[in-house]
Amino acid sequence: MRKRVNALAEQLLETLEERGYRSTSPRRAVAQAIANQDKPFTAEDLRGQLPALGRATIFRSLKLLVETGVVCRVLLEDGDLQYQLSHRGHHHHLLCVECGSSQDLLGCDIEALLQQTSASHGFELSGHWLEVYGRCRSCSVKELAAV
Amino acid sequence: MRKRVNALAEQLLETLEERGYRSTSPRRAVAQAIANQDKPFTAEDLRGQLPALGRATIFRSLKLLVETGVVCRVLLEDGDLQYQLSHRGHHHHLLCVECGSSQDLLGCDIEALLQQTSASHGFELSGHWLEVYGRCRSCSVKELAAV
DNA sequence: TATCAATAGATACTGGGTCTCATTAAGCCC
DNA sequence: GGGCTTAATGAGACCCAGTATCTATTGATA
Repeated sequence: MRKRVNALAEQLLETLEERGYRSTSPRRAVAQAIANQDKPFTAEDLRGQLPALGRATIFRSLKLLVETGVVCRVLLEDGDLQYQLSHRGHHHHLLCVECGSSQDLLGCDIEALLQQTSASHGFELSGHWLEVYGRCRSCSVKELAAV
Repeated sequence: MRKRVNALAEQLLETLEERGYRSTSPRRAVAQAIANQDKPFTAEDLRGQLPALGRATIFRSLKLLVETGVVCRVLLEDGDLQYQLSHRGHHHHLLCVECGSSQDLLGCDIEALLQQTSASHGFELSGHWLEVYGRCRSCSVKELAAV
C-alpha cells in the first residue's frame, strides 16, 4: 500500500484544489484508484477497491471529478454508462469489445462533416457524442495467433 | 379513446407477429402509445399514459420492441438513455436541445472516415454510436423571431 | 370450443444513485 | 501550535428504474 499518490492522481487532486475543493484523504484515495484504472470503470469498481470509504463519498468524489472535467463518461456498446480518466478537451473513445480497454481517438475531424450534414437538415449543430467500438491492436493480434 | 390502432402502431404489432409473438391487447396499447410519441420517451412516460397496464408488461413490451429493432435507444446530452421509434437500419439522431424533438440523420457517411481514423490507431472497427445535439429548424426560427 | 403455451399483472426484489444529519477534519487566523 | 469555521465524511434511510417470480388469464390452433 503506497502512501504517496502517483503523478496522475496528484494532477486530479490539484485540479480539485484549483477549484477551491479541499484535499482530503478520501479524495486522495479515490484519485489514486482512478489513476490506476486501465479501462472504463463503474462506481462499484471503485467501491470494491476502496472498501474503507463511504458509498456516498465515492459517488460525490466521482461526480466532482466529472464536473471538473478530469473524468468523463463513456457509453459502452450495451448502453452501460461508465467512467474514465479524461484527457482534457473534446475527444472520442475507441472501445475494444474484446478486452474492454479504451483509447482516445485523436485526429478525427467529424465536426466539419456533421456541421454540413446537419445544416442540410435545417439543424444548428451544438454538440455531439461519439463512441467507436471494435478490436484493439493487441486483441487483433491474439485473434490471428489463435487461428 | 380510439379502439383501432393507427397505421404506425399496426406496423409495430405486425413486426412482433412476424417474429411469432402474440398480438395482445396490452401490446396494442403500448404500440399505439409509442406511435403517438413525437420525441424520445421513457418507460415512465408510457406508464403515465397507460395506467391500466402492469409495470412489468410495459417494460417487457418495450424490451421486445427494442430487440426486434422497431424501437431504438437514444442518448440524451445529459447521459439519459431514452427510447424512440426506429426507422430500420443504422442511423443517427439529431436531437434538439431546445424542444427535445428528434429527427433522423440521413445521408451521413461517417463510416469511411471512422474506418480510416481507427485503422491509423491499429483499431479494427466494428461499430459506433453517434448522437448529434443542436437546435432544430423551428426552434432556430423562434429564436430569431424573439430577438 | 377445448387446450395449452405465451402473456399479463401483482408484487417482491435488486442495484445504482441521492439525501439527511450528526460527526470529523482541512485550512486558516492568531 | 491551538482554536475556529465550514466543508467534507460516513452511516443509513430513501428513491427510482428495471428485473424476477409466481399465479391467473388469454390468444392461437386443432
